[in-house]
Amino acid sequence: MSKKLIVVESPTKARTLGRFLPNSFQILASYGHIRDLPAKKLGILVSQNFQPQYEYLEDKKKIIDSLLSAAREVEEIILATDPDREGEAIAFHLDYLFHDKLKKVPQVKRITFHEITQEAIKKALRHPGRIDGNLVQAQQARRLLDRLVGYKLSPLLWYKVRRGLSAGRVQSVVVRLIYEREKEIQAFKPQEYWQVQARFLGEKELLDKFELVKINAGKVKIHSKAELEKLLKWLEKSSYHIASLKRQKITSHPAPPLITSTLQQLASIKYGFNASRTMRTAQALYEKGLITYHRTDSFNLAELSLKEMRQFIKNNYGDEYLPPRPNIYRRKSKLAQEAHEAIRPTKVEIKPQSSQVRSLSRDEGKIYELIWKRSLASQMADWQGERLVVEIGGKKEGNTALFRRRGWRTLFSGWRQLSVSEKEDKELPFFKHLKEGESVSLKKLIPEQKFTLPPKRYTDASLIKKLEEMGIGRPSTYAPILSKIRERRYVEKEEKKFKLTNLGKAVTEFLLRYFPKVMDYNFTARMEDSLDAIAQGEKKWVRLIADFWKWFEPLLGEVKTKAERVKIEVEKIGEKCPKCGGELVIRIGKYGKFISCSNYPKCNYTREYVEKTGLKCSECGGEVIIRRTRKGRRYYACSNYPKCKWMSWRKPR
DNA sequence: CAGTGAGCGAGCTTCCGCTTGACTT
Repeated sequence: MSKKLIVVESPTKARTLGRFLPNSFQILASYGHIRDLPAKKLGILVSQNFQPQYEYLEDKKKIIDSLLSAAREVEEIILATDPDREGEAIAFHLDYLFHDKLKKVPQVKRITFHEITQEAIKKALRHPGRIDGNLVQAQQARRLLDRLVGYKLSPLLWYKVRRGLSAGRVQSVVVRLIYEREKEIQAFKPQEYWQVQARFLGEKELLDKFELVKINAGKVKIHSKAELEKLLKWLEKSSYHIASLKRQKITSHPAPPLITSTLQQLASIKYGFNASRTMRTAQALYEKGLITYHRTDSFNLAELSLKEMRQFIKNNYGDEYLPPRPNIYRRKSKLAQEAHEAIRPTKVEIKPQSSQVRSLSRDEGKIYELIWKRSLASQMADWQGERLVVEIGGKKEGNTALFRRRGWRTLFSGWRQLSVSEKEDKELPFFKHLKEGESVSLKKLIPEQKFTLPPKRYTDASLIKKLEEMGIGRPSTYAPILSKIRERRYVEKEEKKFKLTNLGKAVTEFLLRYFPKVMDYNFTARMEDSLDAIAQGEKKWVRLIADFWKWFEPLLGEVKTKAERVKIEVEKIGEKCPKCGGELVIRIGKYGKFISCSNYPKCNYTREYVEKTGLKCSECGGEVIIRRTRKGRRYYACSNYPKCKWMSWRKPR
């Protein structure tokens, strides 16, 4: 009997495949890429048509060995990596490996499938194909472009700003977003305005919380207390009636099932989880076989799973909760590579309240519940309700005013039965007895002073949302990118929000000034268009790289010779230097903030920057201070370090 | 659970995207 070897990326995918295939198939995982550009050097022979110098990855040695020894025992190798750009490239390098290292190479075939079911796999095995060279070239173009940008710009930063810094197609643009937001916040000037609410009494009902929306048929603009008082004078004396009463039937569709980006957003908003914590938790659920793959940008649900969900909905909620056909969701962007399904429970019968889920960790239970609810809700019937808009008009000596309140109520709960919306929304009053034209009496006017608010700093949720909209980064990189920009000290987190540091400001302004094309928000989008053309066979990968290099390389040289060294702004702490009497300032180093003299390098006084907590160390009675890890995470330690080694992640009591 | 703090000073730092284990404070 001839044995066959199948190679996929992940061990979990291998295990799943194993369930559908006879023992004559051996299934192994490559654990992602096995061959890549070298880490320690550029690895691109620019003068030889940008020829890449790939190497086997050091940390994949053991896996490569096991792939090779398995390959020696079989007559056929089947590459079943994901059906997307990166998956195709992994297949290509696996093929290369076997031809490179084996004396006798078995036949190598390539298969792809979009869902792991017996049928899909059998079908794929019946129709094996070849590695798509164009798709591999598109991946190579992406890889080399990123390498050139990253490994050429970073050293320039070492030279012009500080050693150890980095720049890249993705990370630099992410920092730019935070930079631009910071600028908007700096430029913002709050405007005073007043809102007026009113309470009326109708014939049968108290009509509360009506908001003033129009004055003399125009927008409400009250910018001072004086204006307000003038207005209140006649509002108080006006006569009021129900000006309009509109009832309307409305429906709402369920949201699509979760994908990496939306899971990260939802967990951040609902539970305050950062992207890494969410992914770590999802990974655990995935390995326990409870959910499908968690790094995906596809809304697809496997056909079999749709059937199970529909049965479950019918059995547990009733026929009226089941739409006539399954709900289908499509991505707006064409960037999605659709290699996987949406994130869903593998078995819909395992409810969040089940004992199996309750035995999980707290985090796992929470993430599972989000995934379970959103998947199932996505396949339920529309919510149906009724909307009411009530307007109350007032009149006094030629002046008119209009107050408004909206209400809604549920007629049929539909998918909202399982709603995991970001905010709990409550039904609003429906004022059943009102009639149009009915006169009402004013009980009270409640003015409130307000100020316009500056734009909000990004959170994990809002930043990931933005990146996805812009098509920057991939499901597997959202979380690592957010960690990286903190690790580099370009940004810091304050109350779960991203705040730009002076270092981030200096680097971003440098890059914006000299490399605006790379910092352009459309740089990635344009690259993706070119990659599509390469994948379609309409463009050669060398063309893309050469076109880029043509303007990038001379610019690099010019900036290196002409640009001045960048000065990083510092923050004064209002204290004099004990050595030279100069101003003491806060600077940002590799390990975070430290205090130094503004006369550096003439005066080299430095001191640690510590945040005090006012607490005493339980071991030696010293002071407890807040330090930060390399990655910017806070932890508590004793100020007597290294004499006292006490430290803790959590705030001591 | 997250992936830490110093000492010399010479050599090193860096990208994005695909995948999981390292092994203790």
